[in-house]
This record gives sequence, structure tokens and C-alpha cells, in this order.
Amino acid sequence: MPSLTEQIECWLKEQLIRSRENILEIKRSELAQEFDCVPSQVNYVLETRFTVERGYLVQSRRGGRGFIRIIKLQMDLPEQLQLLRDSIGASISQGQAENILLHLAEEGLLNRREKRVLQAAISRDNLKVALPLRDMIRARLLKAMLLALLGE
Amino acid sequence: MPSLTEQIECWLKEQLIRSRENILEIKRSELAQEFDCVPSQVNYVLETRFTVERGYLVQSRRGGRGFIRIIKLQMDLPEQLQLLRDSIGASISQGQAENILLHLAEEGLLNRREKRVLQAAISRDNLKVALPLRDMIRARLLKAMLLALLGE
DNA sequence: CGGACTTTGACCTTTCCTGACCTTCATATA
DNA sequence: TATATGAAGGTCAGGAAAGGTCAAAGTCCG
Repeated sequence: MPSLTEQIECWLKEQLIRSRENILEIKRSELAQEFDCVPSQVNYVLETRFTVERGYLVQSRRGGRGFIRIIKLQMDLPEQLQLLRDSIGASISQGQAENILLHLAEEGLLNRREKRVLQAAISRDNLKVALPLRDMIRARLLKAMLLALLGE
Repeated sequence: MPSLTEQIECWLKEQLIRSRENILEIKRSELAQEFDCVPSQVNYVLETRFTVERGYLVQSRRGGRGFIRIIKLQMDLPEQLQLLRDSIGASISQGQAENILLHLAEEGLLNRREKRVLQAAISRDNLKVALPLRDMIRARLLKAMLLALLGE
């Protein structure tokens, strides 16, 4: 018997596929009711199964007419992305990061404008945070930005 | 179904576009009647959706012949950049930053890819730093990225 | 047994919408 | 002219309806 988390994960992916779209909008409380669990269980599923790393974007709004939106990123370059994720890891230096950008630019996956933006975001002068932390923030940002870019 | 706020927001923007001008004048009470809501709802929409960050100016007059005037700001790049630098300051919330991105995207200064990248870089989920610092890092990154993008 | 993963629930924050009450202004009128 | 009046718009607090957070408790598996 699959765990609750897996059931919800499956159901959401099913909906995503069935709707033939890459966007799914749900109500947290309704979904929770459907699976007879607490609403925060939905957050757990989203946090562990629908991460940027796995190719999903999650947006939400609170309050009246609130919602949760799950967006499946189209990854036409899965192996490249996998490679990127691996080479970035949990922490990365500015030099390493710049090498990656260079490489991607050479491959034509990044235009000049885009490269400049990424470059700005990973620069130590702009991050201005002390060192163990800085490389970790840079890694997270770089991964998220590249996924946003390359995942359709 | 969109929220009342969204409906009113849409209607106003529609009018702005349709009139082919950058100025729209309305009567608060009439608009409220049209949408069957209290007049202060209109203020709510104006305060949250037609801010300077999003590129709008709102003027009004009370009393007899009172009115509300919505002006869509049209500025050239250097002006925009100056305004951006000022409004970002040394620290900025995710919401404010998103308003700016929305504004720039609407102006056509940011395409969808670019907007997604910037969005990723300012997201609290990706920054993952505690709060006073997070807003400061976001401000620095946003300024640097916009400069890289628009400053040429 | 111990660590990793799940599940739960109490409490928090954000967003939207309303209504009571306040301020301002053009104009009619004394 | 001075003032009264009614017709605007403005403010603010409160309530309801979402979703978010976090830590404790439970489960599973090596």
C-alpha cells in the first residue's frame, strides 16, 4: 500500500497529464478533504515531490480565493539538466559557476542578455554574504535560475 | 471564477487600453455600483493593483465633481531605471519585487524567460536565508540583475 | 536500535471584502 | 460674502477564507 504522500503525488501527476496542460490548480483544503488528511500534508507532498529540482514550480496565494498552482517545466534537455544539477551541488564557487555559464553560452543555450543576468546574480559583490553561506546561496540560485531558463 | 478584485482590476486595465490613452477617469461610487460592492472595495483594488511599483499613478478629488484618475506611467528607460533603483532601496520584500517584475514585463522590457529567471532569483524559497538579511540580498540582486538587463 | 521519512495539529500570515465613520469640495442660499 | 449642505472620495478596523510553518509524534526499514 503506497503511502499517503505517494498517493497524493500520483494523483497530482495524473491530473497534470490528463489535463494535457502543464499547469494544475488546486485548493489545498479540498485536496486534503479528498484524501482525508490534514491540509499541511499537501504542503509536505509539494515540498518533497514537486521541487524545482524535479522539474516543477509551485505557486500559491492565501486568503479569499486562494489556490495552489503546480507547473510542470518542460525539460527538453533532461540529461543536460541532470548533469548541471550534479555539477552544481549544494555549494559552488563563483569561478565554477562562471565556467558553467560560459559553457552554456557556448552551447547557445544562453543568450548574451541572459548570461549577463545570471552573471550578476552569482557575483560575490552582489551577494555580499560571508563565505560558507555565499557559495550555498549561489548554488541554490544558479540551479533555480537555470531550471527556469532551460525548463521551457 | 476570478475574485472581485481581479474583475475590477481587469475592467480598469481594459478601459485604459481601449481608450488608447494613458489616463482613465472614473467615479468611485458608479464603479462600485456596477460591480455591486461597497465603494471602499475600489480603494482596495487601487491600493493593491495600481501602485507606482506596477507603473500606475492614482489621483483623486473628493466632494462635488469628485473623481478618481488612474494614470499609466510611460517613461523612457533611463527614467525607469532611476525609479527602480529608488524604489528598490537597500531592502525589498518578495511582493514588492514581484510587482516590479510585473510592471517591467507589462512594459515589454522583460520577456517571459527573463521574468522567470528573475523570479527564481528573488524567491524566498531559493534564497533560503532568514528575514532581515533575505530582503537585503534580494534588493542587491534585483538591482544588479536589472542593471545588467536594462543598463546595457 | 537508529535514522530517515511521514503524518498530524496547533498556531500564524496573507488576502479579500465590508461597513461605520471621517474629510473635502462645489454650490446654493441667506 | 459667509455659511450650510449634499455629494463625492478616504480611512480603518474587523471578519472570513484561504494557505504556511514548525515541531512533535508516528512508521518503516536496514
